[in-house]
Amino acid sequence: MAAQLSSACLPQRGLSSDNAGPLMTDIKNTWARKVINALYALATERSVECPVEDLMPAAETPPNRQLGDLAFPLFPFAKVFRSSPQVIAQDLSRLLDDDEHVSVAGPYLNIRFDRPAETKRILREVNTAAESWGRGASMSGQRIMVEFSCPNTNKPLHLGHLRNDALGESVSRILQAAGADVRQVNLINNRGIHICQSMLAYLERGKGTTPESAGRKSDHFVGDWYVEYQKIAKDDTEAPQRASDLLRRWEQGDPDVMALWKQMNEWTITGIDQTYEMTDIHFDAVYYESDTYKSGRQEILSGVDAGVFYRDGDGAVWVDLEDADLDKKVLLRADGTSLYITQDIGTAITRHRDWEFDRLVYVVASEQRYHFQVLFEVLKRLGYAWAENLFHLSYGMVNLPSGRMKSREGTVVDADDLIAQLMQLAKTEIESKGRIEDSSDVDETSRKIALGALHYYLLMVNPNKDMVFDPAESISFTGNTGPYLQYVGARISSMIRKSSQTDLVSDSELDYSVLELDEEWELVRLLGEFPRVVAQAAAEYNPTLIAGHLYEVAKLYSRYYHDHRIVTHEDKAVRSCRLALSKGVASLLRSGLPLIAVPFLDSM
RNA sequence: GCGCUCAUAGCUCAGGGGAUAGAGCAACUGCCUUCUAAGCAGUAGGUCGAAGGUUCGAUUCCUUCUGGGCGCGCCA
Repeated sequence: MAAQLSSACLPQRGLSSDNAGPLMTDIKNTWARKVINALYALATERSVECPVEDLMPAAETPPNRQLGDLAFPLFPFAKVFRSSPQVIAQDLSRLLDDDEHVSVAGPYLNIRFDRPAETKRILREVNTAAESWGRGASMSGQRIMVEFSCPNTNKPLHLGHLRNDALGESVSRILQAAGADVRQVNLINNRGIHICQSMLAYLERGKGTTPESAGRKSDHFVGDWYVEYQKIAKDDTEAPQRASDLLRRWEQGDPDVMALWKQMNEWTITGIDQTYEMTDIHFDAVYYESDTYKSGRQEILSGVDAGVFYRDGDGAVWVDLEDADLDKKVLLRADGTSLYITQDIGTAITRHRDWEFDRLVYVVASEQRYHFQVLFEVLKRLGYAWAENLFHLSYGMVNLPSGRMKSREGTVVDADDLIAQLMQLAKTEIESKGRIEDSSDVDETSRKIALGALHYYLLMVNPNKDMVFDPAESISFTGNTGPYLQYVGARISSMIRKSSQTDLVSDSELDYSVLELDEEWELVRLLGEFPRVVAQAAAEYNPTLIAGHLYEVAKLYSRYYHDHRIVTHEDKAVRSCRLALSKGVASLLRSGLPLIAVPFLDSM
């Protein structure tokens, strides 16, 4: 826990070996220090008291590169110095006495970096780090558990789960890239009335059939019986009672019911695991609610003893959270049976015993915000210090262009169907471009393109916002999409492969001063910024930042690639340096795309 | 009703206390004898939901309002 506190930025911090990365941050800090010192000098010169550091605004990037690479707005100092920001800028420029790098534009003091020197520094770093470019240590020493997916066992995954899975997998990878020790966990909701409903329908109408005999993916097979139950219950008012009976028999451990429950859960989980495999989602540990749902009970009872909870007349256990601006909540029924929150309390404590995390991130839809506020508060009142570091990564609903997904109207988009549809479209596209021969495995390439389309679309939107998922747009191969980013990566990779037949300057002798174009410098800057973007994305649990940065680089590179010769440039020094820059961009994509759960492709 | 959350181009979304607010899609127009055209470029499209406030400066922060979403079960 001390690790993140000690990482507070001191301007003079050098490049330590365990934190090689934020090159741009270093040079910015160096300049900020120079400007601060100049401001102090100016204060002395004018005999005024000025708390420079307090007033100093964050350095920013000028709107265009002609102005420079770094800008210091001087408005805040006008009052203390009793002169206009314009005049202050002029004075600072004089004091800094560095016309090569410093310029004044109205109220801004602008800094121009030494391009060849920075280019050399950054491209060396990037190309040394290669596909691990951007990885840092901003979260090193942190043990972070990430819970996500958490499917029910009565039906297959749908589009909403895919957003959850993409967020959970991506955030986990980002935290890992920031140096954290990450454990990805799932919680299978395998008990309760929903699974009993599937069981009931199966018992009454499908006994003896199996996914194999029905020729159906096993989770869909179970889901079919859940749908069938809805049909039964529609005109049989006693169906809910029969489902409840099944649940009671399950709780009593009736061997027949248990056997069926195990069988149907196995079918569902096997099917869902296949979906995880298709979507490159993985877990380090899987918890089952049937194992954990009773474990919260003891904790709650000890909370009663400790006086943090109380019993009502019926014997149910309550917590009064009104002093924390929350309500009174029941934690345990009078008959001692568990509620949703009972189970979550037990699960959290069990997990911390299993693996002592510093933080636990729950990736769960925003509709459960209140639930998590209560859960966190309850755990705090039970005296668990780690409860201060629980975080609900809440995400908004996924809607369709036609409106909300509604199970009653059958508009829920099934995960497997969607993936199959995307894969088919990708395959058609590969065929129509005549690129079958370039792909060693067309089906696998199609799958990766489908994943690129899906995950990028889901992650380019800020997690906390509701979003509209347009299947047609997501699989589009033009515009701001996953396949576009993959395509840029594949094109560079192809070029790099071909460059082996080209006469080049050896890496150690590269002189980057031949990279004179503004686009080249801009690309280098963006490459240099990536470690900071990763660190920020980790700190905010926000993959959108990575998606945006990668797209910006890819788009800029595409234009550069279109407008200028790279490995076919006639000048050996130029083509060598441009290739090194291109390799840097490839490294960025190779490192960055997996952070948003988009596979990098060498060819497509 | 109370609470949380969102509101930026026709549509889908980025951005974010500072110098002319950005992409993609859709529309129109150019560019393949050239490193993968799954591409690149151009045109057009915005009082950043409204009103106050804080500030040298607000689209960004605060308050209120309006509109959408979600929540307010001894359901999960």
